Amino acid sequence: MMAYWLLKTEPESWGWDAQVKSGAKGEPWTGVRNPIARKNMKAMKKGDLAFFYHTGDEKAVVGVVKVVREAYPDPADPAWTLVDVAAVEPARKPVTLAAVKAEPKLKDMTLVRNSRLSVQPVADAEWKLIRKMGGMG
DNA sequence: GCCAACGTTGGC
DNA sequence: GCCAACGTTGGC
Repeated sequence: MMAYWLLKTEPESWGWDAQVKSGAKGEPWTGVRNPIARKNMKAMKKGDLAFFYHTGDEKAVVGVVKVVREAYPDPADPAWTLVDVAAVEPARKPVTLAAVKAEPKLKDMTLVRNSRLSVQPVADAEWKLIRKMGGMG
């Protein structure tokens, strides 16, 4: 069963363009230091898809990535976990946080409910709707 | 720049 | 083990 996720990042430190440049081989998703986020990363399976979300000024889903390597210890600190993700496709139209909040069907999204969690699960229905809103897939 | 929400730390 | 104090995140 494929699962869906949402990964948050500050575009100044690691943004969509950088993700695209890293290619199909993918890149470690580093810096997660939250136990719930770690638990979510450990639940990811190869082939799972995730929204790539820019925090800061943009606050929008800007693309989709896929998990290309499942959870493994962070070499910088083995108590923590990394997965590798690779860019799949950009959003034709970024789906802003404002748009998500304006959509009643998305009011229970973790993005809305717990804005601080950097690695979140996304429900199937939420996934489909946001993909549609962003002109993806 | 502020502050709400959330996590962590450390004294007890 | 509790909880007050503090630090961080991220939206506004």
